[in-house]
Amino acid sequence: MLILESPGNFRHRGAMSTQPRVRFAPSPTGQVHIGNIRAAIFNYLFARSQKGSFLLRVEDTDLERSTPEAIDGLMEVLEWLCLMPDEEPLFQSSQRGAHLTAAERLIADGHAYRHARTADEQPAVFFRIPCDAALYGDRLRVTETVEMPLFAGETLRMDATGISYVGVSRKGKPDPGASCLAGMADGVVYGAGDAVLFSLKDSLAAVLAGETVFESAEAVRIVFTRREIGFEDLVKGPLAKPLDSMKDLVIVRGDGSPVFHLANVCDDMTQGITHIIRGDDHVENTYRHIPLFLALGGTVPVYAHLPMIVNAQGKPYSKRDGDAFVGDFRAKGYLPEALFNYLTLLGWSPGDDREKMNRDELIAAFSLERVQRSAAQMDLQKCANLNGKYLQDLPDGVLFADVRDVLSRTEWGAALDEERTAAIATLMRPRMQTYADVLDWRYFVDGDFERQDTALKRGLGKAWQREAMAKIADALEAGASMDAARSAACAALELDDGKLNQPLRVCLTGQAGGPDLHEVLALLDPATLAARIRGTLDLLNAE
RNA sequence: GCCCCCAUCGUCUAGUGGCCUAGGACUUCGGGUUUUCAUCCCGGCAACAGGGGUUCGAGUCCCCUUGGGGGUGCCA
Repeated sequence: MLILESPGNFRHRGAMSTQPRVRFAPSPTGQVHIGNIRAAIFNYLFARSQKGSFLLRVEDTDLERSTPEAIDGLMEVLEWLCLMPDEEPLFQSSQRGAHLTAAERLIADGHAYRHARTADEQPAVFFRIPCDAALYGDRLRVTETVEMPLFAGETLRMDATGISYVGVSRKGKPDPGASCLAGMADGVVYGAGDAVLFSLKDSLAAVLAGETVFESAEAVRIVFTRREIGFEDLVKGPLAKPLDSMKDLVIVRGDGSPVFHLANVCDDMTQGITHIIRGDDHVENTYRHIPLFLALGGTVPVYAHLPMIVNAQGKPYSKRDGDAFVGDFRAKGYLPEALFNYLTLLGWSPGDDREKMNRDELIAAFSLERVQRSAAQMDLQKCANLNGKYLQDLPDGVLFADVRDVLSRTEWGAALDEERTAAIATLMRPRMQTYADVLDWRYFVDGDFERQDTALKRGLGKAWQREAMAKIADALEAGASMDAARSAACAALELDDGKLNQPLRVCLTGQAGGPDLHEVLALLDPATLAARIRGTLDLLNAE
């Protein structure tokens, strides 16, 4: 009888081998950007939806710009949005030794070489895009035979570092170009009269070894088989790029410091990353990183490139753009779950009409296949609107505490007691979008609130409106109730009930809108009403 | 210049050849309830970039043009 492993064990092993590992890899230079954090969110959502791990790597190798403050800011933001990584973060700066070892190994394996482009430069380490098709497997595809005309009299050079040439542009002008050796590995150079000047195919080994250098100004054309490197992007579908449009790249600088490409790939290998989900400004890098993974003996991860988030002008966010830092949203009174939700909706949708979705719903609905291919623009109004919906659903206790917190930072609201805060917040909640709205609530506290020009114009622009307000103030001062005072004024001026509500609102709140006036009145100190009306009228008279 | 990518209302999006006289959301406008204001409810305006194909049939597939973005760094 066949004895199977215990089902538990078996399942566990299966899960281990397919468990995705993703990472968020920001460089901590300055504040965390909305675009960056969106990448983190999508990584997180993917990890959770696939029962995988969400890791953090701090790419802090730019010691000039990477500051401890920036790292703190990063962690704060991740915590605020509940995006904490599942394992200890890896600091890239700690991996320098590993990076350099990897570079040495690449050199030893013939995948990299030391080279100085000019005499006064320190030699750097260049990664050689591999020529050997076998290394790429099905990632390399032959597309066509290219016959490239060369500009007469210009020099063509082939050496261990690649090929430089001057082609002919569509307009017949000289068009300088360069390619890695892999791009034209079977190239044949022809001179005048179809004479073969050089065959790279036949001499490739010698050229790679640096034993042969071909240089000529007599070359007329070069013929080679175009090969392109491709991969299946989970968002964008099949993507490919011709090797002859690529050049060998520096992986260790002349000063001995590892370059992003090397560090990034090495770290992905040491962290065991299976899926790389990042902004689509990285697609070009992918064509170079794949050969690097291959040359390093690593497993090439699966890629998914997210579209960019652009600013109100439709341009990619730059460091200069305001409105783009995650910390600002926190300061402006956004709820983390609302911002999180809104950001998932930028470049992604669940496929149905749902918009307000909690984290579990988002995890359940998320898939990279549904990510948009084109850039998305942030709509602050829609974001605020969604935040408002989250505010409506907040338990009273949480809302009140948050409101008190905002109030505590104002000079006028710090002393407001709990009961009154709760009453005001309850009244105001349905119209709230962000906690920044609380800053407009001063009229509940004292008379030093801001009077909006448009409101003054609308509510008190006419003479009869001001006249009526003066009458109400008179009556109030004579001891009448607000109801009585207003009724009397309406009667005296032969106005319909309610005609005076708007002017009154403006006098008492400085705003044209707000909750039901009676409810506002109920929260105001009756003793100060007349004074507020007088104050507003005086303000108008003074102008 | 060369290489790569992208393209539905102002914005975020649904749409994977017939269910599309293109749906939802935000914004905006109008209406209803309302002694005012707002929440709310109802309704309107508003898009397949342009041109060619393929097909009985195209927003959906192909090509070109235009526009936008990215890359082409000893930046990340």
